[in-house]
Amino acid sequence: MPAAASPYHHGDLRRALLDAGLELLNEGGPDAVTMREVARRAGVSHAAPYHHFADKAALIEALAVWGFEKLTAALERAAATKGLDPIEQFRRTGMAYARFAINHHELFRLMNRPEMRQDASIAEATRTAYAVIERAVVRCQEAGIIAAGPSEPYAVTAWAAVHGGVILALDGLYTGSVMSARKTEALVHTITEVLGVGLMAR
Amino acid sequence: MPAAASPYHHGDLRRALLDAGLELLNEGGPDAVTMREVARRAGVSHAAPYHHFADKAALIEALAVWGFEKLTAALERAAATKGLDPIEQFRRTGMAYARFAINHHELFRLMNRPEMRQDASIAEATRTAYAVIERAVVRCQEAGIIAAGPSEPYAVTAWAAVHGGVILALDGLYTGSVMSARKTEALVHTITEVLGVGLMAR
DNA sequence: ACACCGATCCTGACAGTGTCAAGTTATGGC
DNA sequence: GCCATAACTTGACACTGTCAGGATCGGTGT
Repeated sequence: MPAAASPYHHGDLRRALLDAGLELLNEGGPDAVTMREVARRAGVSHAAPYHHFADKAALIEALAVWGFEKLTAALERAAATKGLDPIEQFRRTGMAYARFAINHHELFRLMNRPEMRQDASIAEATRTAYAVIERAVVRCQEAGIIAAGPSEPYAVTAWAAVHGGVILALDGLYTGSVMSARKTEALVHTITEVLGVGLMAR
Repeated sequence: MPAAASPYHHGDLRRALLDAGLELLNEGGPDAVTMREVARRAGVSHAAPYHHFADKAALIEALAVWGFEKLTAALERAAATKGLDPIEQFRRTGMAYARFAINHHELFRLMNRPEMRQDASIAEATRTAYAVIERAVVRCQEAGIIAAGPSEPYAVTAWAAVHGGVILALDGLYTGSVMSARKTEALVHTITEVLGVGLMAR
């Protein structure tokens, strides 16, 4: 068994480093997650992390991958709620997206960094997340609620609006300071409402 | 007169530092703009910048302020084009927003950082920018193109959609890698079209 | 004309960072 | 039980932001 008390071989350093990284991220933003502090919190020497992550970037990428997995799971859970008309299901998916961003604010911002696009698994996870949105649009089209034709324009617009709304709120662009979780949720709710009404075929 | 050849007193160091900062930002992203390198490019010692900026953060804030001024100017220019139906004017404003983000990619990202919200002039500039959008919505409402009532929900949704679209494209979330200027513009064009049709009162 | 004062700039230093190279120690497979 | 190898440590280097203490210049008052 992996003994946790061993002073030399940690047992599961990789996990411990990621945990510490996430902790630091939530405490003090991305600049606070530093290779040496992460090591310190895990109780190892300052160079130990390099046996598990090639880079500081690699550590951060691993955090982002983890985040995308959680996001995708949350989206799929929301999109799968049965017994609702498609447009409501669509809106719930959007709200799940927003809620994830709210509850994992710093991580969400990290995931969206352009330098994260390198990693293949991240790109894959992003595509998966988008696919969930697009599927929700297609369902609406099949039900005749949204105009037929290519689903992409509607899906991107919806994604952009929700994503943008969350960012405007959480980065403080809208009100001048970081918006509270409740207000952010209300804002995105409004956005999905306007979108829902606006996109419906007349 | 301010002699530019003086080896000691620079003449307009502040401007030179900002120029260097912008250069570095465009060359290598935000991490590349470093206090010492900025000083190096301006041809002064590594501590000289501290006579013009209290902080590294202050330097970056100054860059963001400059960016917001340019943004607001561009938006107002677009919103003021006469002889167009209000909805077209509305879309042009959105496109101007997108074009600014495309042409000043790194700066745009900098401006949106949450830590920028501290600065009062930045908050002011953000409000001004949003006001331009809202005014465009009101004009559409007055023309009976968008349903009457509070303009805010429509304005935020539009802002969010355009802002989000630009970010999805420029940060590479949509296609897996940073999107080209032309494609980004096309994407936002699509978004404004969907929005334009969607928001029109039936 | 001249002294002087404040703004501007420089040098040197400190703590902290990412990262590599070279040793040390424990663990799993034979 | 041995030993290759993975996990970890120590020490170093170059770089960063930032401060303290001097050096130098430009304009102001007399």
